Order: sequence, then structure tokens, then C-alpha cells
Amino acid sequence: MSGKERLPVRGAQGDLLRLVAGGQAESRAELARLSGLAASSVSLRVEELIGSGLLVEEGSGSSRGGRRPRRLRVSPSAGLLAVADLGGRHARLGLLDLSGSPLVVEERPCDIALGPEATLDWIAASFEELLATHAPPGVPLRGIATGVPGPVDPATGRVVSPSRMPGWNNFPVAEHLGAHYDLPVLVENDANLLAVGEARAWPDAETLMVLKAGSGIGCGVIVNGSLHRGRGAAGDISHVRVRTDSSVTCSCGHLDCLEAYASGAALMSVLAEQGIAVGRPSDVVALVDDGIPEATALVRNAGRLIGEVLTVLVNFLNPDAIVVGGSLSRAEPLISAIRAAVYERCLPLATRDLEIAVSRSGPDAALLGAGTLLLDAVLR
Amino acid sequence: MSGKERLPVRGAQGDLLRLVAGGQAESRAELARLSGLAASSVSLRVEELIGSGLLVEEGSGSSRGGRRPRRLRVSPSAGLLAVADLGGRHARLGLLDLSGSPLVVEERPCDIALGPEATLDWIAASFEELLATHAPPGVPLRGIATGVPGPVDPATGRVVSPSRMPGWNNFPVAEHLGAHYDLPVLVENDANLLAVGEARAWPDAETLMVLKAGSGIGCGVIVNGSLHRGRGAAGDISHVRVRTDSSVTCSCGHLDCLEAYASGAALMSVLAEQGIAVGRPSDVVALVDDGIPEATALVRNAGRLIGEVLTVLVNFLNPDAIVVGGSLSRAEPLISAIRAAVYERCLPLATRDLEIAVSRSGPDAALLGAGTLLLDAVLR
DNA sequence: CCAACTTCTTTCGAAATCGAAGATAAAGCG
DNA sequence: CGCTTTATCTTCGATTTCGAAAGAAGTTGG
Repeated sequence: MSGKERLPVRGAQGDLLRLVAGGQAESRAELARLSGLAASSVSLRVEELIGSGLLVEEGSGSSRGGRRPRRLRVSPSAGLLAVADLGGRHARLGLLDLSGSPLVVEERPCDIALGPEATLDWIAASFEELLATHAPPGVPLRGIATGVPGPVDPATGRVVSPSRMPGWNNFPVAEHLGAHYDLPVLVENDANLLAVGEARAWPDAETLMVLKAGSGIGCGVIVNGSLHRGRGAAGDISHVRVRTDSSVTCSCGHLDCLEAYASGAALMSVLAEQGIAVGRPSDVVALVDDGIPEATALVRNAGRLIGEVLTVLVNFLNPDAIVVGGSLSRAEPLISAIRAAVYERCLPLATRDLEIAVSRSGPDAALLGAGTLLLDAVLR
Repeated sequence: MSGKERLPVRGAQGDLLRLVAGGQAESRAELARLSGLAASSVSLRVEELIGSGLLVEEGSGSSRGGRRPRRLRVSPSAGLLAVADLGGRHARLGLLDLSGSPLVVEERPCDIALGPEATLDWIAASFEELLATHAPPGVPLRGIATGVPGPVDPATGRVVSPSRMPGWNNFPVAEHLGAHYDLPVLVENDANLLAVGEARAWPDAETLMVLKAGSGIGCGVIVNGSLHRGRGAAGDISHVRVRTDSSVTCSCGHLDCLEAYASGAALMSVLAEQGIAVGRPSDVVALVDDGIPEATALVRNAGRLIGEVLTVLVNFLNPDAIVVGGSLSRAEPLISAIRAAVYERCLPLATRDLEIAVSRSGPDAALLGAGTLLLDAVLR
């Protein structure tokens, strides 16, 4: 339907376009500084990009003491990205323009337990719906990305041994999702997408740990400004053994995994045992906000356990910041307990300038991250 | 004395020279592949480098099915690097050529407790001695590097809060060591140097954890093929809390740090309590080799504790390999206990292709690492 | 308001880089 | 042994990039 044509970018144009699209540069001068190209070369390439309709000049930026820069933006008609973030019981879906800004974002209920085919076909149908409703006429779709709540092999786009995605093991998600399109398709772990999305909001941080505290616990790692995947499974902290008095066997077969104590699912099941029924992790936050002592104590304990695990990782990785996202991140006691544990036990050298903060990018962070990663695939 | 002249490399020449010096490329064709430059450009630049005496053509390499490549090497007369690795009671010192190959390496006793001035002046004098004895006439010194057993602020070359270097806190090591020369001077943590040195022997590993098990415990982290420093303190694992029955207060003021149980110093002090006097960590290895049960049990326990800490980090970082170096690494029970703990408790996804091995680069690894890092500074 | 200074952007000749085609050299194979 | 295949290295015209200089547009401060 909407276009399958390759973007007409050659050589250095792609680099420049990516810098503008990624929000890192807004003027020819910034492009010259960041790309390492000579100002004259930048001007030439930018002229070409404007000529081919991918960039537009839009007013002028604010002066830094001299002539005002002429502000550059990716043209709204340069293309669209369809992005999704799949959770256990609902998904967020959206369309972004090529600068990564959302045109529309929706949250819809869905159930990944229905299996990969049904779920992915539903995503594709939802994308078509969004495109039909919200895409300006003539603007082509340039790429598709989705986040999934499990480990992804980056090479193949397959889900690998996902603990919370029954029936998905080794399913070729990227292949299936992109079957009807001739477009770049990207599949990535949800915490990794969140991390990439947050990283855009932390431009000064080279090393970043982004925790996703939802019904599971995940962590995305940014090293040197870009996502660290390791062999595909990096960022897992849910199956670290924690020190507790009691003793619980985790679904992975080991004793006392962090996930068994501090994940949203674990908190919900403890609350259920105490006769407090809750349906989703954000309900736990609501209970905390309402001052229910059982919930607060549970969340604080979860924070302490998470913090103790982070302790090891902070000493080791020495990040610039820890960002906490996911639905549980809105619970104040969680953050403060994490802070307390990390600051108490870590080396002063590691916590000297360490910031521990709640997500800056809001609920769409993962979708923005999907856009950022997808841009790299599209503009190259 | 010997030269202070800058290397006459401009633009792309530096990149090419670095690739040859770093052992990554041996022929024009490899240079073209790795540098991304066109083969023709590579030929031109290589011709220039040969003309200025920095590169030499030396026989031919082995064919990969076609014409043999003409092997390139950095000229032995292109320059020398003076490198040192400072330990608590002794130092290794050496001279390397610009391809990072050692001309001479010596181990000499020294005592860092004498303070920074005395120690650094001694290093400088030792360098002069080595140069006078071993440097071919007319070959200029191009750079100086030393490893130190403590955290280093990479920006300033100062040692920061080192626990095992009394009197060194905040001392401007790089500045002092380089005072008499107008040359690049590099100061780096010893475990980090070891990691860089090992990384050369693991060309296929993008993510690498290199453990230095000596009288202290350190770890260097290679991410994406290059050293990860974080804010300067990355790689610290010695002050992670371990799970034990007993309870010991570490020098850092916290309870049950790994270092207090598993470092060479800790093992030695336990052995001393048992009436077995040993002077240095390698003596512990000797005891193990002699089958002394107390020593073997201790070392195996240390390996288990280290392995349990690595467990967390392996899940998180998902490295390609863990390399164990340092004087204790020659104790078999240490390695096997580490392996057992990691393979037992880590996620299958993380251990699937994980290799846990002893240092490949031998006792000079840290010096080679110093050379590698120094080359980057010199050839730019 | 004007002069001095910054910063952004373009112009234009010089230099570096590319890429295609050919020359060189060796391995594999009937 | 001579052919084909593979790989390395060089030549040369076309293209891209650079860098210095100048023009454009603003800020700052007397």
C-alpha cells in the first residue's frame, strides 16, 4: 500500500539525516561539529537533502552570540514509522515521523498468551488501522518495530526462551511481522527499547542503566551512548539471588531470585494472599498512594532488594545514571528504597556523581526508543 | 635525550598505522577492509608511511586463495614505548616497539608505600636505564605508560582514593611521571591494562570480563572491543557483599566484602592464622600445587565466592568470555570453582557460548595492554 | 548608533578519496 | 602443465571533501 521505496540517501547524507532525525543536530553548524565533516560539505549535502524533500528549513534557532542558525527539521512527509511495545496484557502502538516524534499513540488490550501468529497479525492489523486513520496521504511507511517482554536474538529477530511468553520460543517474530512489507523490521526486548528511549532524554550520560519495573523486572544498558546487547541477553537482573530470610523457588528453578520477590507479579501475588486483590502492577502503586501499609511495606522491600542487586552493578559498570521506569516506578517508596541501598553500600567513587531518577520520557519512552533504533535501520 | 619529535602522521595515515601497530591488519588489503578506505587510497598512504620510515614491507603473508599479501610491519626504528605495571611490592617494566612487541621486560622489587614521588622517580630512572641498555641508537621514545593498583581518573591521570596505595590519594601521577618529557603519558588501573592486553588475544570477543586475582581483586571490562571506564571506577568487584556464614568487616567499612574473603591478601592472612606463613599470593598457588589441603580448600572457596559475584555480572553484561589473570589464576581449583558457580547459577542464555578461561597473554599482558592504549595516544 | 566580536553559512580552488579497470601473483584443478 | 578462480595491488579519471576566506546575520558594550 503505502510506499516501499528506499530512501534516496547516499553516503554522508544518511549520517546527516540521522543526526537531525535523532534530535542531536538542528543546524548546519551543529551538523558540522557532530559529523566531523567540513562546514562546506555539510552545506552541500543539506542542500541536496532539502532538494529531495527529506529535510526542511524551518525558521531560525536562538543565537549563541552570533548569527542565528537556520533550523533544520526532517520533513513530516519524509515517511512514517510504525512502532509497538507489547506487554503481557496490553500493547502500546503508535506512528512516528522520521524525527521520532509521535503522530498518534494508543494503548489497547491484548493477550500474548494467544500465541505469536494471532498477536502479530493483530499488531499488523492495528498498524494498518492507524495508518488509514492518521497517516497524511502520500507519506510512505518506512519501517516497523516492536518491543517484546522477553529476550531477542538481535541477529535473527527471534524470541529466545522467553519466560513470560508461552508459545513464543524461537518464533521468527521479525520475519512474520514484516512478511507483508518490504521494509526494515526490528524486534527488541522491551527493557532495551525503554533504555534507548530514555537515553535520548539523558544526552550527557554515556553509561546508563534503565530499570523497567513492571510485572517483571528488566534492565536495559546503555554503554558509550548506545545499547549494549551482549550476545542478546544483556541486562537481565531478574534471576539474581537476593538475601532474604524466607526462601522461594523461582520459575527458573533457582532459589530466591529477585523476580520472585520484587517484580510486580510477585507483589501482586503476595497481596492476593493477604486478601488484597489487584489486577495489574499499577494497582499496587495506587494502593501505595492510598497509604495501604501492606502495599507500602512490600514495595519498599522490593526497592531494597532491587537496590542491593544494583549495588553490585553500579560498582562494576560505574554508570552516570540509573533511570527507573515501568509501571511500578511511580511508587515513591520504591525509588527511595533503591536510592538508600545503592548510596549506602556502593563505593563513594561510584556514587559520587550518580543520579538515580525516575523516567524522564513518560509512558511512550519505549515507543520512542523503538523509533530511535528503527531510524538507524531506515537511514542507512 | 632520545627524541621528542611528533610522529609525522597526518589524517588517514594515523588510522592505518594504528591498525598495523595494533596487529589488526598485516596487508594493504586488510587495511582497506578494516579502515573502510578504498584500496587505492590505502596504497597511497601506505607508500607514504613506508617513505617516512614508519612502516616496512617484510616478506609476504600466506595466501587466502589468491595472490599473497605483502606483509606490513611497523618499523623497529619508528619508536619505543616505555611501559610499567606497578604492583604493591614489585613492578614490571619494559620497552616495546611501536607494534607493541616487547624488546625487554624486567621485574624488579619496589615498594609503593614509599610514596608517589620516590616510586615514580624510581620508575623514570629505571626507564632511562632500560633505554640506555636496550634501545637501538637513534630510535626515539614515543610515550610512557604505567599501571597502578588503584582507581585512576582518566581525565587527569590522578590516582583517586586508592585503598592499597597509602599516600597516593589524588597525586598527579601522569603529570609527575611525564615532567621531564614532552611525550604522551598514560596512567591506568592495573586490571584495566590487563584487560586491554588480554583483549588482543581474544579478537573475536566483543564483550570481555578480565579478572585480576592477585593480592587484590580487580576486573577490567571490555565492551564493544574497547575498555569501559565508566566515570573512572568501572570494574570494581572487590567490595561486593558475599553470602557467608561468618562475618568480617572489610577495610572499606562494610561487612563481608568479596575482597575480605577471596583476595590473595585475605587468603594469606587466613593461612598465617593457621600457622602457614606465605609471603606473596603465588606462594599460595605453590601450596595448592603441593596438595596442602588447607590452601586448596581456601582457594576453592575463594573461587566459589568470586563465581557467585560473577553470576550477577554475567547475566547483566552477557560477555563472550571471562578471562582470569593475576598470580592466583594459576591455581586450578580457583578456576574450576568459578566455572562451577557461574555455570550453575547463570541463565542458560548467558552461559550458552560463554568461555571461562585463564589468561592467554601470560605475565606481560598488562604491559602489552599499556602498549596498546599508549599507541592510541601516540598515533593520533 | 557604531565598532568589535561571534557565530553561521556559502564560495571556490586545492587536496584527498573513490571506484572501475587492469596488472600481478598465487592456489586449485583437470 | 595450462586453465580458471581468487586475491592483492596499482593506475587514472571522476567525485567528494577540505580549508581558508569572505559574506551574512546577530550580539555586546561603549
